[in-house]
Amino acid sequence: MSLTHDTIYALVRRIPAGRVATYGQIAALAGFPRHARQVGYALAALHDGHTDVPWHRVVNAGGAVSRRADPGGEDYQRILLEAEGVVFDEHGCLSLSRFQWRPDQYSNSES
DNA sequence: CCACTGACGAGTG
DNA sequence: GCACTCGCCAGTG
Repeated sequence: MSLTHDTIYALVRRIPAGRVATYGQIAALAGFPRHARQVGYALAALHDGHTDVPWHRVVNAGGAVSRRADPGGEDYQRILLEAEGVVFDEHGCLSLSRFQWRPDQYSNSES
């Protein structure tokens, strides 16, 4: 079993709009808690516009948007998230405590 | 098949 | 709060 791009994309697609997940979280959900990098590399290979993967819902552990290969992509990601209701603070980060996706949150109505 | 290439995370000083 | 180290592995040419 390996942490393939396909596995990563499948998990990213499960992130609901208005919620975000961290690279490490995706890796952990896939069963590879220390493979955060693989997640980033997988998303880097996406090339937005050619996939149905909501890559913009994936942020780093600090709740900030990571650098992309394409300059300006960071702003693009932020715009997409804000359009989904995610709010960024003055540091350019978002509140993971409020916007981080939690799979368990779905089985239990909790706000 | 080998070498190079990357959207990270947590810890230490 | 910043600079650095180590751990991690699938694509692509």
